[in-house]
Amino acid sequence: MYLRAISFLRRQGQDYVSSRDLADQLHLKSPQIRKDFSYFGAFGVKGIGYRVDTLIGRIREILKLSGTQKAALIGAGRLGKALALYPGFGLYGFEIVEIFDVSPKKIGKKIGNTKIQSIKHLGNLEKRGIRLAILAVPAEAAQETAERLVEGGVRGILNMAPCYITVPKRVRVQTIDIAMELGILPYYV
Amino acid sequence: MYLRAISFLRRQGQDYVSSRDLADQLHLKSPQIRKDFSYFGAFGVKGIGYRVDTLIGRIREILKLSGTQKAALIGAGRLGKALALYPGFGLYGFEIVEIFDVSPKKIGKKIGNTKIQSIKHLGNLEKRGIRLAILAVPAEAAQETAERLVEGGVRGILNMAPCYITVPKRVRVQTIDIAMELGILPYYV
DNA sequence: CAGTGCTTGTGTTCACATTCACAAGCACCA
DNA sequence: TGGTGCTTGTGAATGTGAACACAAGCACTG
Repeated sequence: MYLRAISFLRRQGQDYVSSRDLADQLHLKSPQIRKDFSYFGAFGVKGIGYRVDTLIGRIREILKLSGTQKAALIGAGRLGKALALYPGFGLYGFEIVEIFDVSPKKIGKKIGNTKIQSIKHLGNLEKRGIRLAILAVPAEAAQETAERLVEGGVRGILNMAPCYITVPKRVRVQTIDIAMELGILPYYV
Repeated sequence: MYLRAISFLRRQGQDYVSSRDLADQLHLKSPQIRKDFSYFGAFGVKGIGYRVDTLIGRIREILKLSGTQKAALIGAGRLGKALALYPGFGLYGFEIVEIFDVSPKKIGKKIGNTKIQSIKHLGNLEKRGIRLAILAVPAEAAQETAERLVEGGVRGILNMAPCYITVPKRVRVQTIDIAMELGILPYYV
């Protein structure tokens, strides 16, 4: 969250930012931000604020986002296609290098510059330098596909299906349930 | 989250569920679940568990998800199209009844059964019974579009753009930043 | 109908994150 | 060079949510 906000400031040409400014923008209190940044290792300047470049570098370092991260996309449906061509991954240095699907009709076709492969070729992702996967398959297929990803050596899964998936402890899953997020809104409205 | 998990159990024909079973499935501790359900108003049966139908009804009631909720979709790009046809909204009773876009090339065309309208016709959403909007426009346009939605009487916005948007207090925003969720993974991997 | 096994509901404890408050420090200015 | 204004970094106070432990209660069995 900080990385996104501060990258935005850099694009606007800002060199320094104070905890107060960031707090206002992110709807947080300023001591919260100073505490967090102090955990990162202190590098603010009293009277001035934090240097934007330093912050971005440090946060990327902590999140292990330095350099480019290769990712695989599983599922070339409507959502998968949208994700394959989504420009927002660039900010974090992600690149979708392989796309998989079950449907014979889709296999062999291209999305952007990437050819859709059969899901049978999921093995050995690790040896191809891929540790992350985006799972954009129907909920019914999510668990099974996740297991094949784990076999293939994937260490992190971004699950777009509206269900929990169970994986070994060494694998991290982050689930985005779009409908659920929408479902939160009526309560407050 | 509970609603999703318990709806799944109902589809499987399960009548009762214990806090322990739910805890295992959701990777939570059982007292957590009992505490939450007790806040909803106690209706479990000792020795048996909670009645699935009762739970679903009560949670839907609390979240104000009873009946059907109309929603507007703004942005008919790749992501917008995927969302318009996304089947997952049904579980929560959502229905996307109107779609808007700026591009003259898209206006007039249909996604599914819904015609794409010009973004100029955003006003009066409230009078058409629409209180929720899904914002699937580029980050640069998100703030401006959100303001027009608020003018149109929208009370809740699901923001798919990777940025914060500022709205009056009476309006609730829920942001999904897909790339950011992916950005969390390398830290743990 | 007493005993057993399982489950709820909740008072208490515990851990942790947020917020407050303030000393310390930098920059700018007269 | 001393004064002013702003900002950081952090110990202490506060608030909050999760975990524990256990009494109470239901169902089934012999």
